[in-house]
Amino acid sequence: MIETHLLKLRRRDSISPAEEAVIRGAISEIRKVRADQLFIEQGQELKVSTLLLKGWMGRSRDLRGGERQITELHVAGDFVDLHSFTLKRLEHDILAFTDCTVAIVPHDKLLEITQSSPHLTRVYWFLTNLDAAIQRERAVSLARRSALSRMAHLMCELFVRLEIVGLTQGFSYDFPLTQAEMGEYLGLTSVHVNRTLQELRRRGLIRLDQRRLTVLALPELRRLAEFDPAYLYLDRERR
Amino acid sequence: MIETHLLKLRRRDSISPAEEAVIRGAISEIRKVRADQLFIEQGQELKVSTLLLKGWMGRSRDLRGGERQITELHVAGDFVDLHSFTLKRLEHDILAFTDCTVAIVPHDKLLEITQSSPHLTRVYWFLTNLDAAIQRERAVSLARRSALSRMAHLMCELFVRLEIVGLTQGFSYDFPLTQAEMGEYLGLTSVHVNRTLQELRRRGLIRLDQRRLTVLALPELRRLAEFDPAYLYLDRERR
DNA sequence: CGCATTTTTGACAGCTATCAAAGACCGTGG
DNA sequence: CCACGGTCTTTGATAGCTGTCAAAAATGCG
Repeated sequence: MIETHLLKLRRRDSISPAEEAVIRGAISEIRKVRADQLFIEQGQELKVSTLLLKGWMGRSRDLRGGERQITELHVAGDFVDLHSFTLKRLEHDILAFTDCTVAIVPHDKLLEITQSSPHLTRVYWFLTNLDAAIQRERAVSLARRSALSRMAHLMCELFVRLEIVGLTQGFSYDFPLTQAEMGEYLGLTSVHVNRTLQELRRRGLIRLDQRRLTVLALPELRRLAEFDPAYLYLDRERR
Repeated sequence: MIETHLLKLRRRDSISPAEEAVIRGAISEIRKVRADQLFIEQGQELKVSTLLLKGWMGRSRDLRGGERQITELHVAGDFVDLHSFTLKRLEHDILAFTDCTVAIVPHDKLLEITQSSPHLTRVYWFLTNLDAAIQRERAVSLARRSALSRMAHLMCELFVRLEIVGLTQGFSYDFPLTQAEMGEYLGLTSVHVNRTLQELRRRGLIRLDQRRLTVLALPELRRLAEFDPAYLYLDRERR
């Protein structure tokens, strides 16, 4: 069940069998979450963290005026709220974009890990720092890249992230977001998302239909996006 | 020297005298950094982290086309690159906006902390998660707030952050950034920063001259910014 | 087959960028 | 004490990317 998570970790560090056992032992429960469900509401006190095993989830903030800003996207293998372990509550919601399967990890277990597994602690600390690096890159996108480049960047990033956990098939991957949801992530209106998608298609860079994305010209897409995967920290290091 | 840092920590958790001693003992050196110096260059392997004691520093990324995007601002009490402990190298630069004083903390010392001080480890983990929360809020700003509201938000945030470490005097604080630097942080051109500042002044919300900012109408400024400090995690909790 | 959701299209508006240049400020040196 | 050069701030005119509003077309689900 947690193979995607282990793939994600082992891409960045070596995880011993003993550590793998610790991780497996930290899971208290496997649950299903329905699409479009508000999974965690902002402000509530949290005693567990959630590892996403299947499906897409995200973090979002509601603004006065009813707009919703999606601040992160999560795919299989990601902890959606590991940061809640030290933050205790979150200033954003967590919601499911598709039907999902998740593993629940009680904070008690994470506490034990910080007491008895310094290396694993650093690995999970790394994971939240990786989230932050992705966030930083996204801020660069929002501040400086055009709608076209920003969307291309997202597609490049997801391609790498999904490839790591074995969820790409060639140059394709499932892409379940609606155009409105993409807009909420990219800081664009759904109308403009639509026009931008058309431009990417017109240029022959991607295909997107039936909730499936195919990258037709990765080098060109990357150039357009100014995509440099350094911020994804893909090297295996002793953390 | 590290009083600001302790103030920042103790606002969020209790730090015992023994832990304070560990923190003090982790510092290997106190250094000066000159204004406008590139302090850490992206990509280089890092063996130490840096605690900012005095002055303003920031994280920045250069883009093709020569633009620079500032992704974080740091003030006294902040670790400017605590995340380098688990990331090993950074995908962004770190630079000094003013003359600064910093404390150097070798990663070896941080490693020891993860091995022998689980609570302090969680406190520092929290600190990087706090950075990430600030980042998230900034992404909301970039994606959804107007230039005026975005700038007001920055001023509200810095007011809180500086107040915590005792660097406000009434409703004033030192604000050393040039308008061009503000633009690089806010994702605006310096021309538009100038016009936006004038609008804030015209509305009687702030005064800014001689590198000193005074908030003249905090409630109105907060309303304009839709500023809610929840993301700064100001409650003392057992982390 | 029918309704809700999603995608697409069109016309128009507005916020912020761009380009250029003038003015203000400030530290330095004579 | 004043001239001077560089940086920073301010102003003006214009362009363009993306938003807004509205509605039609397509898709999907029960």
